[in-house]
Amino acid sequence: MKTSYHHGELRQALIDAARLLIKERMGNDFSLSDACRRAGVSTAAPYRHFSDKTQIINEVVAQGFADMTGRFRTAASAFPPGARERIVMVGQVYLTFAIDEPSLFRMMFSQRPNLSEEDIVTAQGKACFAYVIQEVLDYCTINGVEGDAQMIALQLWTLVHGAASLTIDGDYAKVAPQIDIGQMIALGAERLLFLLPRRAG
Amino acid sequence: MKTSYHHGELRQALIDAARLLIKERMGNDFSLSDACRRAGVSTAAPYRHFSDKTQIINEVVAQGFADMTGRFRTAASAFPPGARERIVMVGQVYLTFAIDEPSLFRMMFSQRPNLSEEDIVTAQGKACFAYVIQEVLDYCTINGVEGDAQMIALQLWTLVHGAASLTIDGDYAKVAPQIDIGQMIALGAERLLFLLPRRAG
DNA sequence: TTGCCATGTTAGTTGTTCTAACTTATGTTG
DNA sequence: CAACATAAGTTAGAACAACTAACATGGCAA
Repeated sequence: MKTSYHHGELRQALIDAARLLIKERMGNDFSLSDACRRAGVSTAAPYRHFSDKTQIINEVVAQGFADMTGRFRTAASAFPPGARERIVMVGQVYLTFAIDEPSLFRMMFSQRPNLSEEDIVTAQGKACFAYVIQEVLDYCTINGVEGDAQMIALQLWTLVHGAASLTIDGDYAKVAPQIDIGQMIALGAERLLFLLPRRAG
Repeated sequence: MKTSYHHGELRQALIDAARLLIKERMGNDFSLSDACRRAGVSTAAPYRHFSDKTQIINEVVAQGFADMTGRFRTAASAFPPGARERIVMVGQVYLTFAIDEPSLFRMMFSQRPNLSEEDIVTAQGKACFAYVIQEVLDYCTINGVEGDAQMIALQLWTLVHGAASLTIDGDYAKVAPQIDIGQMIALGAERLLFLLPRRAG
C-alpha cells in the first residue's frame, strides 16, 4: 500500500481543488485551507510547491486559458480553414466556457498586479487571445474580406467577450430578459464581419 | 470642539474609505479593518451600520452605478436628443469610468450571489443599464433607424462593455499594443448603428 | 548502509471578520 | 431640567485564513 506521508501529485491536486472551489464558491475568495482539506494535506503543505496563494491562483488561471484555447482548437477543427462556421464555433465556445465556469472566467480576465511579462498566465492568455484573432484573420485572408482585418478581429473578440461578461453577471436579464443572446451576437457579428446593410436608405 | 466618541457620518465615511481602498489596492480583497483605521474608528464600529462586509461592498457598488448614471446624464445633456454625439459621449463615459476605477468597475459587474430583486445594487444597476439602452432607443426613434432598436442597443452596450473590460485588464495590450481602442469602438459602433458598408463588393 | 533533501507535519504569529458585553452621548418626555 | 432609552461608539475575544519556523519522514544516490 501507499504510505500517505508523501502525496506525490500534490501540486496538481491543489490546483484542481482550487479550481473546483472557485467554481463552487463563485469567487476568488476561496480558502486555501479548504483546498488542503480536499487534497488531504495540512495547510502548510502548499508552501512546498507554491510561494503564495496568488501563485496557485495564477496556475489555475493559466490552465484555464490553456483549456479554453484547447476547446477553441477542437471546435474549429471540425470545419475547414476559411469556413464561416469556424468563427461561429469559436464564439460559441467562448460563451459556453464563461457560462460553465463564470468565476474562473472572471479571474482570467481580472488583471492581477505584479504580473511579469514572462509569467505563465501572460503567456497562456496571450496564446488564447492570439488564437481567436488569428482565426478571424485567416477568415478574412481566405475570403478576401475588405478592410482592416486586425480591426475586425478585435471588434468580434470585443463583442463576444462583452456578451460573455454581461451574460454571466446576469445583466442582460435585468434589462432585457426576453432577448436571445446567441442571436444578438450572431447578428452583431454578421454586421461587423460580413457586409449586411440593414437597408439601402 | 466636537467630542470624538460619536463620528456622526460614519456610514458614508466607511463607504468612501472602502471605495478608496478598492481603488488603491486594485481588488475586492481590501480589508474592512483598513477602512476603519481610515475613518478613525474601531473595527467593531461598522457593525452598527452594516450587517456584513458584503453589505458595505454592495453599498459601494450601488453608489458606483449611481455615479456612472449621473455622468452619463451630464455628458449627454450637452447635446440635443437624437444627436449622434449623445451616443458617442455615453460610450466614452463608460470607458473612462472603467479606466478611472477599474476595480470598482469589475466589482460592479461581478454578480454577487444572494442578491435580491429589491436590493439597491440591483436597482441602481438596472437604472444604469436602462439609461444606456434608452439613449440608443431614443436615437433610433428620432432618426428613424430601421431594424430592431432594442437589439441594436444591446449590441452597442455589449461592444462598449467588452472594450472597457478588455482595456482595463490590459488584454488588448497583450495582443495588439498598437491599436487605437477608441477608434476600434467608434468604427464598430458605426457599423452596428449606422449603415456603413465596408465596400460595395 | 548512510545520509541528503524533497516533501510532508505540527505549532505558532499575525491579521481579518464578526460577536458579546460594556460605555458614552444625545434627544425625548414627564 | 432630570432621567432614561437608545443610537453609536468601545474593548475583549472567538473563529479562521495565510504564512513561517522548526521538526519528521521517506525515497534516492553514492
